[in-house]
Amino acid sequence: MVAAGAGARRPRTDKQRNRTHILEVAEQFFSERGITGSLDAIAKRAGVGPGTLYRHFPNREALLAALLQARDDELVSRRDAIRREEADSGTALARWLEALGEWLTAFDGLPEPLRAALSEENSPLAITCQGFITTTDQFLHAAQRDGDAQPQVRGRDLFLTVLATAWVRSAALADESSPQALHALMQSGWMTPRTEKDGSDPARHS
Amino acid sequence: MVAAGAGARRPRTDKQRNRTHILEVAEQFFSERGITGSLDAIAKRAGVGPGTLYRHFPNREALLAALLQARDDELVSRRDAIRREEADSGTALARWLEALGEWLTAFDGLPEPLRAALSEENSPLAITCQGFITTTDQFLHAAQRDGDAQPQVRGRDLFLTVLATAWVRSAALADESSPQALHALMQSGWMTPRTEKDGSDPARHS
DNA sequence: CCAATATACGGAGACCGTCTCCGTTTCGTC
DNA sequence: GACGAAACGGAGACGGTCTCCGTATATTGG
Repeated sequence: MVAAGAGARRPRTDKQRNRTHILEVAEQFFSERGITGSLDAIAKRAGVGPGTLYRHFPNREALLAALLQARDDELVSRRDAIRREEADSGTALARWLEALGEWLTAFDGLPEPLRAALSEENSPLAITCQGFITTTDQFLHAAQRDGDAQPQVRGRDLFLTVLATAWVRSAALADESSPQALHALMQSGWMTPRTEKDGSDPARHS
Repeated sequence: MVAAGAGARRPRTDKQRNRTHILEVAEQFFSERGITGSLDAIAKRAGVGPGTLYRHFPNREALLAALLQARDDELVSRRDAIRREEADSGTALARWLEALGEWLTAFDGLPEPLRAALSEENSPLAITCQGFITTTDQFLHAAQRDGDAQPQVRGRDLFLTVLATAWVRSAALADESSPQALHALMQSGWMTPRTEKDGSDPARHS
């Protein structure tokens, strides 16, 4: 019963124009000041009233989701490139995780709303994340099949780990090497591999 | 020139009484609703004006720091217990990290202000964190000496990882096993240990 | 016990950010 | 050009943080 087809009016041009302009301004704004800046300030900088901004994007999350759409496409491209170029599944997984980590730091403060979105269904951001988890799972399964990744690891856990790593990054600014160190930690853990026959259970206590 | 010693007046009893009462109420409030609840609401529940609350604790961080003081002591006790009981340095480190992780989930939302505090000097929370990093370093050094932990890992990185893990925890609610999975990931990484002589560099790409 | 005074209290309200409502303007159509 | 639908814009409601200062109270000296 939606749009009976008859009296369909062409959408107003200023609507689309405003929408894209707001997005441009927001992209700039979020890049400069992080995603926690005032939305009214974005409206003002875009030369529109707050009402207009909120009509297009009912809340911060919606604006963010629209903004991320473009970046999302870029990440999908990188995914395809990795699939195309990388024969070794372990390296492919590593490259994917790296690409994902970069994507997650597109804006300062991005991990927070993504984590929040994960807990809620029907969130535009959650859907995006879900897609990334699926992709991670695919790379992971391939790596596990080839013996490059440990069998008990799950895609969701890897995604959460990358997300968490992106989150701490902003705290570790003072320390240049932290991002790399955390990346290595995620790959190999802190514990020395127990290759001998001794207690192979990594968590021996309790 | 602080307090010339002469005309020192005894501090008012209601001040200390209010302070402890506010702390009790805040403890309860933060436990129930997470640390992002309204401070004015805490004042109201404690039966004092907003001004009184803010005089005792100039901002949320100060209140949080005071609240954490007690928990802090508890963690120090656990640290000492581990030192006393645990002969194996690797297990000691694992137990310490576990205790630290539990401490970091004392209140919902706690990791966020801690991360923020890490970037700023002279923050009461930062000092607490610094102490934890130092302790982590001590356990880590012992484990490295005994060959239980990888030599390139740093205490700061481990702390950040535990912090990040505590942070994602609230997103992973739907999934019971995530905390444990992330813990395992931090210990052993996702990659299959390369024990043979082949490329021992875990990250082979560029 | 009663001033005197330092000290702390309380709450009105300034300020800022989010988001809504509705009178006004602008666009597409006939 | 006139009409009606669609979008605009900004005043303002709301809620949270934090401040300022008149008022109340605890402590002390007489």
